[in-house]
Amino acid sequence: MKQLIVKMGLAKTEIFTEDQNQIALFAKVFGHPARVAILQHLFKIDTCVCGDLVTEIKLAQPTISQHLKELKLLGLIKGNVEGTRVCYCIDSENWTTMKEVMFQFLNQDILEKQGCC
Amino acid sequence: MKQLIVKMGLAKTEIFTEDQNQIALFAKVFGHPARVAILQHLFKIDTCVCGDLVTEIKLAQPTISQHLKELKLLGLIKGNVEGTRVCYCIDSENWTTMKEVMFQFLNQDILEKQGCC
DNA sequence: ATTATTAATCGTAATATTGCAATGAAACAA
DNA sequence: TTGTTTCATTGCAATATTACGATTAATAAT
Repeated sequence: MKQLIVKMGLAKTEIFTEDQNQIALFAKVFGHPARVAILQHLFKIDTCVCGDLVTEIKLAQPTISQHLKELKLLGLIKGNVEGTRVCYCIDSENWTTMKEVMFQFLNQDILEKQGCC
Repeated sequence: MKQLIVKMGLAKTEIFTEDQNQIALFAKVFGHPARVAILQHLFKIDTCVCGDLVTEIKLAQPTISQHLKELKLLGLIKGNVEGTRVCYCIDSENWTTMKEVMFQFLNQDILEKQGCC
């Protein structure tokens, strides 16, 4: 009667390649419409966003703050303290790096299939 | 004493645009390394994959089956029954559509910022 | 008919994510 | 100092995700 310790509800990252985990990490952060909306707003606005996000997106301030934290953790955005305000903007260098990783994944060529499909 | 019914642990998709929800849906499915690995394998192999996936990826058969289901639900892969086996392959048409949506999001131009960042 | 193979489904447990009220911290304004 | 603004953090509840054992369903092989 073996005692098996199995982690569940948790991605087994150790059985995948660095590349696969990297892609999944980036994709995961885009996997919520609020974070997509935040990033789109940061791109749209000509300057850094200082607090507009809570009025722009109809979510409570702690919720927005949490999403910003995740984007910052991945390095996709930067935050600058300006008095009582914090200004956020895209980290262009890291965004480009992320883009290269995602493009390589999404742009895989579809070979001619033989048979079933 | 107001009775507030608040949904939690659930994305409030209704406050976002179709586009934002669409991007998030696609990204979400790539947000797990197993699904990334499955897709990469489907691209790599010259023909349809019939059951190799469980030996290729070190996860239990029901787990792989579940991931395949999600990929199929989004239309990114197709499954053909072949006797006792099921052959999977990329749905190239839908993959291209997805790519266009994701590219438009990822390829946003970074404007020159004034000031803080 | 019986058995083997393959993959889907069900049930369940562990963990993660989402969201917000309440609170805290830091800078500014009076 | 005392308030005000702005954002982060904490704590918690609801829901989602991940994983797998057990089972089922369908076909193939004997």
